[in-house]
Amino acid sequence: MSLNLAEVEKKCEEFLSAHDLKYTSQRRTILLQAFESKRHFGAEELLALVKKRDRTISKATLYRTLALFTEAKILEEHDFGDGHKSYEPMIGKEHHDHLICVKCKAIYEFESPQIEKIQEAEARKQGFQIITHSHKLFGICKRCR
Amino acid sequence: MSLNLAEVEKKCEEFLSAHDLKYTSQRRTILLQAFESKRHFGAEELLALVKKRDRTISKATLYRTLALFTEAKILEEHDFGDGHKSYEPMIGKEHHDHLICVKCKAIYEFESPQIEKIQEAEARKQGFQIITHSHKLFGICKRCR
DNA sequence: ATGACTGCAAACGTTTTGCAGTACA
DNA sequence: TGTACTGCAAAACGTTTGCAGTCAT
Repeated sequence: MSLNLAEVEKKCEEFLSAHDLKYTSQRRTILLQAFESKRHFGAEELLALVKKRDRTISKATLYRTLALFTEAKILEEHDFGDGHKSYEPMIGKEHHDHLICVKCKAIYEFESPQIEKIQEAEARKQGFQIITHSHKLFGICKRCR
Repeated sequence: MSLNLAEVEKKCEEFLSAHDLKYTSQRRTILLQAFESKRHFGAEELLALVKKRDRTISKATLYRTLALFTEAKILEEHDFGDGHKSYEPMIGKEHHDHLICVKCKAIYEFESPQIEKIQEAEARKQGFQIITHSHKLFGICKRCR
């Protein structure tokens, strides 16, 4: 993920100061590691990487920070059915949905304005106002077939 | 859920005997309670109801039975983001997706052959073979707006 | 008879929390 | 300076497992 990390930090600092929260060294370390990691990662996986940069960062802080960044929409939280939550850096990314390979666990992305339009109509049909949605396709990817 | 319980039992017995498994009194109690409960329920919630019929049924058996029935496609397992799995009786029901009200937690259903067709095309585009999918819309329902 | 099934209690893996001390704005 | 933040350890949560005994076929 080669994205302008300066911009990522700026976005994060903006959110924090707007909410009277602090940009601590732990939050910075976690933020940078998250945006340099692979696209999707779990908490323990990220913790291991973060600890290489700063071995004093605790599990508690990591989990608290993931929750905070999710609320800030810096990260997005997913459940790919692995028994733990997955996170995805979202700054500079558009909304998309996922294909999950049940064999190799690889995550692919797809995006369909057409589907979004239909699901919006389905919701409206029932007087339902969509806030978010989650659309996942589980199956076998190209490389595993 | 007023469905022919005799038919439900028959389906279940068929699956069990086809796999050399046994139709125990515990499995029967759980099956019947599942199909008489509300459409979507969690394990602990079902356990409480099941215990009213047979107080000796254990948590372990309940969880093992839910897993078994899910494999048999008697039940379907969902994650509505409540921190626990939800189950839905599927005998005599067609596939459908869900709308979840984030306020009152009510579950509504929708179904769109059109969406299924597009998602199939999106998957094919990436050489991906879909096995199952999960499509959930989170928002505010008619009654909560 | 025999293998599947059960209840019990303990273990599990992930995530959350209370607390006393630390550090950012 | 003061409140947000931290690490630690313990707890919490839903779920799973090992085991010794029981039951359906």
